[in-house]
Amino acid sequence: MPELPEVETVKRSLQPLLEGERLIGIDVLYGGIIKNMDPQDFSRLLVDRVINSISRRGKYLLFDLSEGDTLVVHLRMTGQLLISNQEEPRTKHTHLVFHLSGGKQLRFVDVRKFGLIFLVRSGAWDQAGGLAQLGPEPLAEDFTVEVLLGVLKNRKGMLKAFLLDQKRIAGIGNIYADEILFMAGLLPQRRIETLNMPEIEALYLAIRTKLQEGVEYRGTSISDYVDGRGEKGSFQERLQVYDRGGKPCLKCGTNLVKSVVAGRGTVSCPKCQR
DNA sequence: AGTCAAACCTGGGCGC
DNA sequence: TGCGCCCAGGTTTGAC
Repeated sequence: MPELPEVETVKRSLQPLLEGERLIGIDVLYGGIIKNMDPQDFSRLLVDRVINSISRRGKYLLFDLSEGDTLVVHLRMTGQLLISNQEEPRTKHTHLVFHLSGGKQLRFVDVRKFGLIFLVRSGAWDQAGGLAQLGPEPLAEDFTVEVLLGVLKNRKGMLKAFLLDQKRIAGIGNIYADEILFMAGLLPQRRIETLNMPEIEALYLAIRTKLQEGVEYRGTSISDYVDGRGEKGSFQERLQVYDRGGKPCLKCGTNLVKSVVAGRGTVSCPKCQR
């Protein structure tokens, strides 16, 4: 389940291997992943382009290409971008293969076929799914308590739904939402409009801390997630609540409660979170 | 504006 | 061992 820390880790693992590489051919094995054009146009447009740089916005990866286009990739739940040698056999669920000038390949693998790929003119982000509507980048330097206060203003509803809404804050998914709420001592179903200033400050600190930790430990490898070299992260070893429903809270020993909030499996501590 | 459910897709875990 | 069933999850879409 790639969220901000996982996508950031994929980006960092791909950068040294891909920046400056030229795309010399593309095999489309499953065209459904390409969302804004047909596979023939996609392949034709990409051939001979150079990958100038790779960046991240929320859970989206942006490959800035020569001649002013950007390849936008969203991994959704099970998508993987992997660097492989030509001779390595293709694993099942390999949907796209980019042949690189250096001799290696970039492969897009996705068991559930939920991943999204767009090829757009750089800057035309409105043509790349939800990319143009993303809220602020929570690990950016300019994401301050005031910015959080601004996006919370006049909003109502459950705190977890807010954290998961990419239009409010970019990059938080189900795992980090639960971890953030536990650290902040706030219940997932807590209503935004009832938060006081110290609680908003705690929420701010938890957002920054948990996402930073996630990046530091190179992401959470619960099911499929690996970086561009196929390496797992280790944040799953540090999870406090996610996937621990019914087990004792690591702070107070109370059994953690599993529920559904905002349509998502959710775990929280009834004693530590209010 | 918020809330909820359905849809997309497949593999893993469960009970029998 | 094998079958059927349900669940997980990010995001969009549509209904209320």
